Amino acid sequence: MINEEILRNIKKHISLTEKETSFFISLITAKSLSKKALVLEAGQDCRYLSYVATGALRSYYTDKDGKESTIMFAIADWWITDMYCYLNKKPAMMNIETLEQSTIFQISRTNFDELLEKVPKFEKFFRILMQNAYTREQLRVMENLSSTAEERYQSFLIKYPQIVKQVTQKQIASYLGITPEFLSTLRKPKV
Amino acid sequence: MINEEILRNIKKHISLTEKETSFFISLITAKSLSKKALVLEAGQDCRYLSYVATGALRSYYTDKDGKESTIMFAIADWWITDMYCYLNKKPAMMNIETLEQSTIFQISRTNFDELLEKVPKFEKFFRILMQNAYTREQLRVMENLSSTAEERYQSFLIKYPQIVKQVTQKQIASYLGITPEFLSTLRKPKV
DNA sequence: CGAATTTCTTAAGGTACCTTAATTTTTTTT
DNA sequence: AAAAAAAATTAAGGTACCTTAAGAAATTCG
Repeated sequence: MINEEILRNIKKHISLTEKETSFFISLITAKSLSKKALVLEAGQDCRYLSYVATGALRSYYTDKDGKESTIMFAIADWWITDMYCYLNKKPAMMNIETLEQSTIFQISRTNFDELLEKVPKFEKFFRILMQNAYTREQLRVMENLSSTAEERYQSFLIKYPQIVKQVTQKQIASYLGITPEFLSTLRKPKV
Repeated sequence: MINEEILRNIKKHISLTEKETSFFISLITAKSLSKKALVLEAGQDCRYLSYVATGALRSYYTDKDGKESTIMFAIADWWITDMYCYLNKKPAMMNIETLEQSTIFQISRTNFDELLEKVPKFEKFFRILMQNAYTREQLRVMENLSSTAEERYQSFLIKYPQIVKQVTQKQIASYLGITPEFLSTLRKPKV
């Protein structure tokens, strides 16, 4: 059964009784999505937090000039949403799209609140999830401030080898904050 | 009593019984620090999470060339540490220093673990703390990727007016990822 | 208070990365 | 398998931001 994946993800950090497990399952919805499907559109209410079972998603921000900046990639076993807007009921700032055919599980904000209230154990799970997300972003800020584009690219290759296989260079460039043209010159063997 | 501050901070998100309150108080230590005191040194074990009661602290990363990047500022009512290293028992990557005479409360990693275990309510508190920290960092990444230095500076002035009063331009520049010289040209009225 | 230190400013020359545009390669769609 | 679309490469010219350096202003400290 495909639910296995998401349950294993949760049981990495907390253990659940059968009752809690089935309650959790009752709060999530599975979705099968084709490539290039828009999971969240900027300006809309961000109602869902998504867990990626298979495939790959990308969240990105489009600025006033139409330039896209990739905020994050989410491949199998990652969670993704526009967290600020999901939690604070603000219109989404980001878009989220599938990069390939994907299967995801979603939990609505309402069900998320209910889950935390009825099974406080999930506070711990999400505390750890947020903690990991926070430290990951902080490290990214640190690297962005202190390294050159070339160093950041090399570091990305080492840190996310699986993502590298699933996304285009154009998307990696927009995650690193450089143009695809410049990334191309970085990749070019020197001499 | 000076404890009031930190308790009010916690009670914004969870309510505590008297017993829980005194248990929490027993786990924290107050420290009074003069200006330019080193609260954490890169390479050392990051044993404490600090709450700033009064004053101002700054965490920063020093790269191989000696260039400093400010990771965050913490003024009154903020929490600060090298979170990744605190949680994962890794040697600190960052330094943390006071920018003025400050009073802080610290909780050691051991006591932090004990607190979460004995008073699970704190899972919720730290879930929210991490959640806010995560969304703040993600927004910063988004801005860093999509805005010019001038836009980021203006946004900083609006977002953190109190911090602006307590830190130097050199420190703001290193938070924005630019040189103080360039920040100076940005500030100069244009004709 | 005065001396020392640090911060801020200004300016000239330099570089990492961008823009535009054209070509090639790869992927997607029919 | 052909046609269309998207991604990747290459290159020339441009700009945002950096480096170095020196003087002015502000802050710290004896």
